[in-house]
Amino acid sequence: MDLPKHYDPQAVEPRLYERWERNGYFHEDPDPARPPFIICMPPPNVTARAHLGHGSTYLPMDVLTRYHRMLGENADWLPGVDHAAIATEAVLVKELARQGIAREDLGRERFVERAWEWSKTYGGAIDSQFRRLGFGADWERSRFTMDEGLSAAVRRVFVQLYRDGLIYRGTRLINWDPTAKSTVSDAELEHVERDGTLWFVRYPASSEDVQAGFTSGIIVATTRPETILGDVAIAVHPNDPRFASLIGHRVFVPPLLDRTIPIIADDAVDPDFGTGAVKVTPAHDPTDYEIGVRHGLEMPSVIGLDARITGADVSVGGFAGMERFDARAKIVEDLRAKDLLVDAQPHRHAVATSERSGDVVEPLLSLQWFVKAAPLAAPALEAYRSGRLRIVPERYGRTYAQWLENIRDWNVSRQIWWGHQLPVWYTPDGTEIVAESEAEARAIAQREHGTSELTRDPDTLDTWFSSGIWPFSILGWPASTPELRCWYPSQVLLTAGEIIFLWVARMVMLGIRVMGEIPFRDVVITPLVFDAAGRKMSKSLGNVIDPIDLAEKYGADAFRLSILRQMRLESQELRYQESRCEEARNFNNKIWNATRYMLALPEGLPLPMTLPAQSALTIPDRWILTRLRETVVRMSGLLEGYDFGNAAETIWRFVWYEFCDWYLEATKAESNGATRAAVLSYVWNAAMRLLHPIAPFISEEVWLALPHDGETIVTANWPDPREIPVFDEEARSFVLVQRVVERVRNVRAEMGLHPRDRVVIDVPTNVPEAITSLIALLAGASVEPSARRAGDLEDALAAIAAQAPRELLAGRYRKEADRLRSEIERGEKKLENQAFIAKAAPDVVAKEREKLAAYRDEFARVSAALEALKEPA
RNA sequence: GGGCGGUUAGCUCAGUGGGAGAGCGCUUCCUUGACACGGAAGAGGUCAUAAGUUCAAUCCUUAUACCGCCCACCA
Repeated sequence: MDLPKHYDPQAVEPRLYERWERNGYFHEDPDPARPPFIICMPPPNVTARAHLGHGSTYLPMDVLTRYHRMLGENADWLPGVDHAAIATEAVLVKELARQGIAREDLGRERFVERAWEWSKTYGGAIDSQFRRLGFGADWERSRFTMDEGLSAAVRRVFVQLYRDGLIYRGTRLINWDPTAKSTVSDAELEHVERDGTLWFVRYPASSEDVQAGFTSGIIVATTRPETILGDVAIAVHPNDPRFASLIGHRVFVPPLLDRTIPIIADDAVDPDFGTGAVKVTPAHDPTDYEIGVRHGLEMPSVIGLDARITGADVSVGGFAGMERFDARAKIVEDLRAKDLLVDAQPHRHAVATSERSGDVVEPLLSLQWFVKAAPLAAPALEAYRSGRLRIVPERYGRTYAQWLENIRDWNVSRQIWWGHQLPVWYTPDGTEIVAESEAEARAIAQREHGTSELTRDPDTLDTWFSSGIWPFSILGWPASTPELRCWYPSQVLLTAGEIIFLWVARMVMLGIRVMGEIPFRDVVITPLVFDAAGRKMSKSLGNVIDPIDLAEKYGADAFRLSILRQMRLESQELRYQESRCEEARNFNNKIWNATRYMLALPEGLPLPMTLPAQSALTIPDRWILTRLRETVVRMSGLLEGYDFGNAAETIWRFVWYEFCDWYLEATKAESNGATRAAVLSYVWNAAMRLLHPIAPFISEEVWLALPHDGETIVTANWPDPREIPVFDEEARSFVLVQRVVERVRNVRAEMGLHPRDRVVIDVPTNVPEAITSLIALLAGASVEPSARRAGDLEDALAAIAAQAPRELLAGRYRKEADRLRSEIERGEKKLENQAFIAKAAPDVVAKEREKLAAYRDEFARVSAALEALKEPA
């Protein structure tokens, strides 16, 4: 066997992945005979590239799927891609702009054609990146949210919800993104803290009120003076004594002063903010809109879809046509000129911006389509409260619940072209007809309205509408496919916390509504990835790390280990350090070299299925087998509990610090020759299977290089702990041996001895030969039976009479004795404390006594050793 | 403004009501029959601060400070 000294992931990983995929190891068909384990991959945007965040959310999906596949379950990871309406359209519009073409010049049909072309050419690039990272998704089943089947499912759900009265069209205040030229839903807003100004504006009293004695007018504070043009009232709190007498009076709207508005009372006003009086602009502010509805006020729009001032509903003087922020400046200027600006204070406040474009969102009135949220939210909330839907970590459940409790209707129509066009048609008189196809719409129009002249609604659906039905649409719904019957609902959804509302809650709502059942049992929220300094990764900061680069540099396995080992169940962030990749690469190299060593053993490795007769097993054999079994049990528990960090850490420690550092070294003794090959083969094979979900490539490469049964580790069985023998007593002995060996090494290091210098250890006579020789091997020492003492290993620990200078050893023993003395004092003080004896749990007291006894024992041994040093050699 | 999380070794983070841990980094030694992408030994911490509960607090409670996340219609 002539393996290179360094493991080379670049030579291994692409080759293995190609083989896995070619042989269909990731592909599954529904099999009702086995328990299903299905994960629906959150479809990445068609525009997306792999980033570190995929490490923390997608990697665990791969780990779980691989683990459950090895358990023999009907496991499948269902991938796909999202058409990402606004994001994709933005990319295309930008590209067209570079060629000097506007979207409208191209026309809808050609634009959509281009979008398809684009998504086929550049889209889905992330799939090959995912493959490079070793993601074992069932690519044959990959779906696209715009493909034919999914589009049909979208239309079916829309029509169904409409007919059930859960989708309606209406004029409501919506969020308008002037850059994207489309509405965005509440969940897609980002409130950004910005420094602004709070302007105090005087609204002069109306002429008749001046005659009536009310002359001062009223002062209000605003951050958005441009909306003054659309004011229809001034609101004050009903219980505010300052304004009680003013209610019902009228004031002029500045700066034009060409109309008057009433002063009204409304509970929504906070008397402590600003002047306690607020201007009401129902067409451009959510709170004002509600006040407007309550008081039956007019709702004139003054800002149009182009983000410019419009005078369509109300006179706006010379401001008509001005851009909104220019208008703001001009109005402030005018107010000042007319002496209506009382004050201007710096003011930090949250501004609603569009998550996608970053532009300041303009609330405005518009005729749009909405999903009625309350009836859908109630069962989704109930599913969580009853415990049928479990959210991990638990605290995110409260976030989920809170959102559903305060949910508002969901605006689903978008004014862009790339996406699912609404299945809505209008007759010439404007009657809406909702149907799954144009033919169906025509039939309805003909039958019910006697017309065949229809115009289709140009709007498209919010991207999250199609992703909201993802868990069943990809299984073939509405057809009753075997996939749908076996694989819905799925077992677990893993996702980032930022889309609990956008995606998770909506899948639950739509899943319950359409399928009658929640789409998944567990929701696992994974941490966000930041740089080592805790900053978000961003291009402008220049701290973005590309996982593909890491995979090229260190290997995909190393990247996976670097992320997984850092994951903590309760943590909401993961501070990533590239040095973790280096560590992991070293770990892989360690595995590689341990394998090289085993394969070079003269006796050769047997197949791993059977162990030697128990009587033949050495103490190290028994220890490593015991540890293997404990590791299997622990790994399984951690993976079931979604604790990926500790799972990765567990196998890491087992492989490196137990198997390589101790067991492998222990097998270098001649006396182990009889059993070691069999035990090595057995344990290493199992260790590779435990490692496989986490580091699939190296585990496969090693597994294939070792004697093995089967064609791939991908479908090999997860080790069964019941088949692994346990030897608790010998395992404990080995731990003692480790302690003795460490003690000897320590003394040796302090003496500055060269490894080739042997030291003599004086071991009590009744320690078995098997153990003394083991100590001799691992400590690089000669072991001599003590003529003076009988005793056990514990005694040996305290009596390492090495060839050390007496002063050095004596110093060491004194230090040890000091430590023990303080421990003994602490214990004695505790046990003398009557309150402790009386009130502490009995087992705690007992344990404390045991500890004290042990310390006294050890103290005696150390003292004896110290005494012995004084005797002549 | 409301809710939530964090504060433990230089860095990134585990952890537990009763003896402070890991990895990296650092210091020293070592090419010993796989591995220097390695092995061995070691230094390094008033567990953010204050009060409280308890026989006992790094751990539980409360408050404070700082960092972060989410939500939100104080214009």
